[in-house]
Formats: sequence, structure tokens, C-alpha cells
Amino acid sequence: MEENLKLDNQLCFRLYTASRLLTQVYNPLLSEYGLTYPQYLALMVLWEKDAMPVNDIAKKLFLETNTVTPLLKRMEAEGLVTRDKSSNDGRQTIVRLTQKGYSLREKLSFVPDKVGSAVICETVTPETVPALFKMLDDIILRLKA
Amino acid sequence: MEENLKLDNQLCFRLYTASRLLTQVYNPLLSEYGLTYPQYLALMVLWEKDAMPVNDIAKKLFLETNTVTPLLKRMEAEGLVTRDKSSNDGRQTIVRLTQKGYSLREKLSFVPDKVGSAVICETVTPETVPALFKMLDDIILRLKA
DNA sequence: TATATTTGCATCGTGAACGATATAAATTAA
DNA sequence: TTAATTTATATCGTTCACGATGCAAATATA
Repeated sequence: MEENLKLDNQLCFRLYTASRLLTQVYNPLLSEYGLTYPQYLALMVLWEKDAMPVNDIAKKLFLETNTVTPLLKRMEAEGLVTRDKSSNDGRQTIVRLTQKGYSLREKLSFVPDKVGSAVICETVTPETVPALFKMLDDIILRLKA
Repeated sequence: MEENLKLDNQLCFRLYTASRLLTQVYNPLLSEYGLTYPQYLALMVLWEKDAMPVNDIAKKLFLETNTVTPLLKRMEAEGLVTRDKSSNDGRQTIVRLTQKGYSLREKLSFVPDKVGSAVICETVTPETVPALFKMLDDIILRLKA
């Protein structure tokens, strides 16, 4: 059969699989703190810069607001963030970390190293990871343009 | 703040984003034929080898049967596959392509090249893709072990 | 050959993703 | 300044993912 239509030849399938499997490494670590992986990503955005409108958070994550809004509402229900209308612009909802949300930063500081060590292998080492990052960044940049 | 906790430093976030964005390139092409990306993956598995039990399809896709079963039932409802109990082993459900499911193989043969050309960029070329594949394969292999 | 265990699949509940649509505030144009 | 348009967010419906659980068929064990 045509080589092109073989699963083994597909970049997207590899990205999809690697993404899912690596997320599964995060899951048990995060669920200890009642978090999902996308919620952890939202926290990382807010740890870098607090008090952001929904749209800015969505842009950082390359997601649409129709994905991020329910995510943030679940996080609000968990007491991780607050969501308030902006006084400057009544359309915006400003998302802020609660003490609980902020305090997870230190509690989860062990996660990156733990996950990192789970992927180190023959062709994926501290030396080769920058090249891998560059390729993935270029793909993301290309697909956003 | 700690460098490790920055979004920019995360491999998983890159894989997750690249996977989502690349899937979005497939979506308009596949939806013409009423397909989703995971359904397309299942078809690729069956195009390579027809009449497979659910579990074998799941393994090829690195998914669990609780994801694949509903997927295949939707594909059955669309007339793409049939699902029948195996006579050898009454626990197995054997999935087979219908004529409709089989005929999509040719109709969708344009997809890989179209998607491929969407990702070609500075650091992602026919020369560098094999190295990228190897890295992703190693990550997948490492995480499955 | 009964009983226990494993295997293959299905079901259920929850949380994403995402296209489509809605709505209200802000901005622009007439 | 009213009307048209754009922007920011929210809501809805469908389809994954996936942990947990259930169940019947097959296999292993006593």
C-alpha cells in the first residue's frame, strides 16, 4: 500500500502519542494536588504573570477562550483562581491567583525535573533537547502563521 | 522565578501544542468526509490490516479500549466499519472495514502530502525529519516501558 | 471438573478541545 | 450621537481521553 498512508510515517501521530504519553507522566503527580495537566499549564501562565484577562491566558496556551473559560471556572470552583470583570474594560474577565493557587508553585517545583528524567533516553539528552525544542517551536510558529 | 517552571521550558507543552495545531490542519480535510482525526487514525490501522480485534487497534494507537470502543461504535454508525464477535474467542470484537471505509483510502490519499507541506520550515525539512521521528519514537518507546 | 484468575470489551463520569452561536461592552463609522 | 462593527467572553453540542468499574468468555489452578 502507499507508504504515505502508513501510520508509521505520520508526524502528527507521533506528536499526538508523545504528547499523550508524556501527559500521563504528569497526571499522577498533579492529581495529588487535584490538578489536571491543562490546569497546571494555566497555573504556570499565572505564576509568570498574575491578573491576566482570559484572552491573554488563552493566547499563551494557543487555545481558544471556549476551552479556557470552562477550565478557569473549574479552577475557580477549586479555589485556585478568582474571576472578576475588569473595571477598565467591562468585557474582560481578569483571572487572579488565590493564595492556594499561588502556593502550589513551590509545592509543584519538583515536577519538571521528575518529568524531565522520565524522557531522557538515547537520542533525547540535555545536549539534543535544544534542537528538538527548536523544531517543535518552528512547527508551532509555522502552523500559527 | 524558577526557570524550570516556565512554560517555555516544557517539552510536554510543545508536544501538546504542536500536536493540537497539526491536528487542526487535518480537521478541515477530514471533515469533508465526515471524519475526525482519531477516526482517520483508526482507518489507517485497518487499511494496513483489516479484520482486527479492538485490542489490537487500541495497541497500534497507544490507546485504551475504553477510548477506542466508543470511537469504533461511532464509525460503525457512520457505516465505515462493522463490529462482530469473534467465533474463535467470544470475548473479542472483530472490526472490519466496509466498502465505504475501504474506499476512503484512495479519496484521502492526498492528505499526507498536503499536511506535510504545511509543516515544512527552516528546521523541519525532508533531511531533518528522520532525526525528529527518531527522537519522538524514542520518547514514545521510553514512556511505554 | 469445580474454582480462581486473567483477558477482552463495554459502560460511566469527568475534563478537556473545538466548531458554532450568543451577548454585551467597546470602538468605529456614518 | 446613533448605527454598524469589532472585541472579549460565555454557552452549547459533539468527540475524544482516561480512570474506575462491570461482566462474560477464556484460561489456569486446585
